[in-house]
Amino acid sequence: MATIKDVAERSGVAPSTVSYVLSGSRKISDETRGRVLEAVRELGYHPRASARTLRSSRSSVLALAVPREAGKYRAVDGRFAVEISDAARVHGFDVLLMTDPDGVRGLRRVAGSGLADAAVLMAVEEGDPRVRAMTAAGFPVALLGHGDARDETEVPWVDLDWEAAVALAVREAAAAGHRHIAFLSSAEHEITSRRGYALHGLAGARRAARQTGAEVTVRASSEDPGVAAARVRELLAAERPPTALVVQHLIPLPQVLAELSAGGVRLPEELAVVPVGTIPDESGLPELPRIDLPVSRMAAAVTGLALAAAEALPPSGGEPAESGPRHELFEPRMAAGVPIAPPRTPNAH
Amino acid sequence: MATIKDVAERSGVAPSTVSYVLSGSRKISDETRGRVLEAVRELGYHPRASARTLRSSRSSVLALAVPREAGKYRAVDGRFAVEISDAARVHGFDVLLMTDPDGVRGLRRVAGSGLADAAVLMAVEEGDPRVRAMTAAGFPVALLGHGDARDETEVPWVDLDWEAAVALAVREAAAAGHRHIAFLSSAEHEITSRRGYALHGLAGARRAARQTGAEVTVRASSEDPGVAAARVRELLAAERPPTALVVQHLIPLPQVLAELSAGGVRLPEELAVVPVGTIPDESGLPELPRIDLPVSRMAAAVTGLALAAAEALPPSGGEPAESGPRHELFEPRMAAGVPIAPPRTPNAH
DNA sequence: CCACCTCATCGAAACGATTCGACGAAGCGA
DNA sequence: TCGCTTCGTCGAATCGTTTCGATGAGGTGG
Repeated sequence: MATIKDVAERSGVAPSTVSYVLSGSRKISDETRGRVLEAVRELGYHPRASARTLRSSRSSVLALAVPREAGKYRAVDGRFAVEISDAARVHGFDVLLMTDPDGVRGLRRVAGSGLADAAVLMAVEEGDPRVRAMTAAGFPVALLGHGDARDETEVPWVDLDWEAAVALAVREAAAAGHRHIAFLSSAEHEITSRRGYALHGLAGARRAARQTGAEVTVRASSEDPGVAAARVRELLAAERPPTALVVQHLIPLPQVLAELSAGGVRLPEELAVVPVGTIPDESGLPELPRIDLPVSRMAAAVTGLALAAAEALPPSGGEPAESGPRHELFEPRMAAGVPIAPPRTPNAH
Repeated sequence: MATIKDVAERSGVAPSTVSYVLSGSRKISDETRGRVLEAVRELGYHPRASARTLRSSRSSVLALAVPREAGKYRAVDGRFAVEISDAARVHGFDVLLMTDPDGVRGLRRVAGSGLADAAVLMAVEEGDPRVRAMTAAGFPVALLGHGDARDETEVPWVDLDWEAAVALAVREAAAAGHRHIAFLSSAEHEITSRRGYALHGLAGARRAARQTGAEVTVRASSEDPGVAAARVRELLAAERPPTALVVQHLIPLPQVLAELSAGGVRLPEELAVVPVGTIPDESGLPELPRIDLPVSRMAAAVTGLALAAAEALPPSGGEPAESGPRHELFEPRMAAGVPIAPPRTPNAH
């Protein structure tokens, strides 16, 4: 493998000159530059990342902490990972995938060893130990999703506005003519442990109910898809059943749909189902009207925040620039393509 | 940030001694070792990855080339990425995510700069330029999936045995009593460009037809989900329609199911659908009998092959060990849980 | 008592880049 | 013609490890 010294010898200059040609940080005569660049091409020279990092203490690597509890994997995480990698490349950064179930240990190692300049933490939950560990270590991070607990206000984060998202779904259903709308919210344990997105979703449903005057029946979902499906069946068995169903908890959705279908419920004529927070392009679900996550934009934003935080540290360690920690809440939109079907017997107005 | 020198000073030894304590590559008295380890703990010392890599020219990083054509993203890729990261961690390796649409450029950069010691290439296609580029550069790689073209026989790879997988699906359907089975194979363009998995799938269907004596009707799928769905409708409109449908091309599956359902076809009573090659745990589809990809085992295998290839190079550059390039074809199994429903009016035997 | 060996530790030389100060050669005005 | 500035390039120090040979203390056998 060619080194900078080889390039220097072949082009008859000093190694430092080669470095200046490549970095452009000092003026070099056109003639010399030409010789050097030719030698670089002939030798297929690539600077060693390790030498560069050792000298400059900047790695141009962004660590990405993917949540990994008990071997579970959510499709949305993979999608975000790829999008964040794309966004990082635009800034000249590579992405290091961290899937350690003990996220704190992996992050500490990466931060301590200088493998990465900053980290994006995915799926942060209230009081997440990873956030504390990283801020304590003074390592630049940005959070993706669910981050608005008290100790997280000093750290930049990006999230979907879940309240607005659920409210939008309910309003759109109402606009399609539905007067009785069911809302399958987050799982019980997410509500009782007061996860931000769970509470926000509930608030959004209430708000939209007030605004539209539609009747909105709320049911908590469950970790067990069978239980969730049972709750939906219950709703439909009521005397005046809902004609639309807004779903925030996506995990049991396939089974809910399957059971409804098996139970003879015609979709969407008898029940218009509107999931909230799905991945665009490939949900694996039959096509439904839905509220999509703006994955690309959120990924670009959180990457930008993480890299900005990384830049803010090195120079003199002074105040982290004046822009301070930044937060970004994304407005939901309805996915284009499939409109919400009107109820079969609309309660006309 | 503490360096090895700080640790040495605090424990009253030379830096080299600290290094020997940490690496264990020379014997150090228990007393000295104790003092050093204490200093390490007190200072929270982590070796700089860059310095270590510079000196040893081993980075303990595995590059992972994720296919990324035209912004498309397949859920299965994310799943493999996470599993490969898990497998790499077991060997003390981190994973660098490469999502460059021009895979060759990104890989060249990583190989040339010494950012990684080896690479796993996902979704390799016949005559993939990435494979040529990496073997030309002498960079150790292992391939995941679809790799059995001629120039790829020298490179280790791992794949699902698609012929066996489709054959298994057909045999299981036949065993459930189905005598007329449809097979929705890969998309036309995959067949005409002779992709390995496409041809193998077709061969598997033919083989199972011979073995079971069942009638197997083959239809190519299409990139356009609407076209694929139309072909399935056509099949069902035949005089003697199939009672089971084996599907290799998963992309249009949601729409196919939706249209069947909308068209009044009762699943699985009128048509038992069996997808091949889905992701376990979270397909996003309603629960169907299916042939799953053994993602974890394939990820572990391909990771092992890539790291073995990396080890084989450094020492003297001699013959790449005696084990040579290795290939591993995985046997499919039916996912547990959902059996294939028998036909409504079984052609009893 | 001396030569020799083992054992634990040390010192110094890499690894390959970046970057600061220095330095010679021109160019310029006086 | 002399001193001063500008321009292009060089040399050397530095980043933090690993690892090879050296070194000195202590033990052993003849």
